[in-house]
Amino acid sequence: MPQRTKKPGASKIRSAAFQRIRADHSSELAEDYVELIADLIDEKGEARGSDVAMRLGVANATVVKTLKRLQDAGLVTQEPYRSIFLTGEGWKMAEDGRRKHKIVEAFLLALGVSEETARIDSEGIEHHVSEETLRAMA
Amino acid sequence: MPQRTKKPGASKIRSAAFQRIRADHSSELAEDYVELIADLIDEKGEARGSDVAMRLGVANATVVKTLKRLQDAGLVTQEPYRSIFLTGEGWKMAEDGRRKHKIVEAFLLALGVSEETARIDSEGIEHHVSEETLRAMA
DNA sequence: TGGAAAGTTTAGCATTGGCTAAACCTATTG
DNA sequence: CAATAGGTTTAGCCAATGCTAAACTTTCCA
Repeated sequence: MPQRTKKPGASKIRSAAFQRIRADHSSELAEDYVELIADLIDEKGEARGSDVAMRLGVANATVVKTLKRLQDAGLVTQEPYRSIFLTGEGWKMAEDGRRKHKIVEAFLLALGVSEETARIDSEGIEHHVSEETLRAMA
Repeated sequence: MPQRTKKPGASKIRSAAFQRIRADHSSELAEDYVELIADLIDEKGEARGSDVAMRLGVANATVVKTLKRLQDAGLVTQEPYRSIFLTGEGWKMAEDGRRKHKIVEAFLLALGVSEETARIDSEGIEHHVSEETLRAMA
């Protein structure tokens, strides 16, 4: 039954939220990678592909492919068979991710959830909280 | 510099969070669709592909393709050129999404963020909160 | 009633993010 | 110092989620 009086307006505004979520998703993986690489560098002095793969729970080949994209995006630098480095922009993104992560995780703990849950949920939530919500949490 | 002493253990546990996030993402879109379809049915009596497309901010063809998957998954039923219906399972998923959505949105509002932000952020967060965190929020 | 308008579907393409298996380097050590 | 073990990359596959353009239905109205 097509052809009804169409009534635009609110719909366009509604869709904004979903569009932001889709945009978030593209950057989400990138943020997870650079954050993890930063952690590895701080922890063990270097970040290697296989460590990244293991911690993310994906295959080595997947990491290689993704790192290529991150390199194109100017977030990491690497040479074949060598370990991975972050660019300035990569570090900035990693720091920002850590900051959000910390706020969300601390907030969840303060809310009374278990450490396990706080860790897991904050990982998922950190990419979807606006600065305004972060301020409210802090 | 390969060949260092590998040290597994904590890594496997860490990766669990990321694996859950990846799993969440597959169901996230499905949840958004059924929730939106449920809203449309309640609001205007029927859900049409183009309404879904407009509210999600994607092309019509994308909705057609996705609905085919949702049909295969047993969440919606449809016939060509007709409007969309939810199966029992579809309704269950929609209700569950609405429930989470409401809790998260109300919680964000109580936290003092603006209505606009609460709406947008809750849309992104609702798929990543565990039941434990929901209980804590409620 | 017979088009034209408007909505829906199909076809074909691109990108992202996964995988396995095979080929390829590098560093250790015998 | 050469073989080998072990990490890394390549090749080739798949599914999901987008898109545009073209074909196809349905409905409404002149």
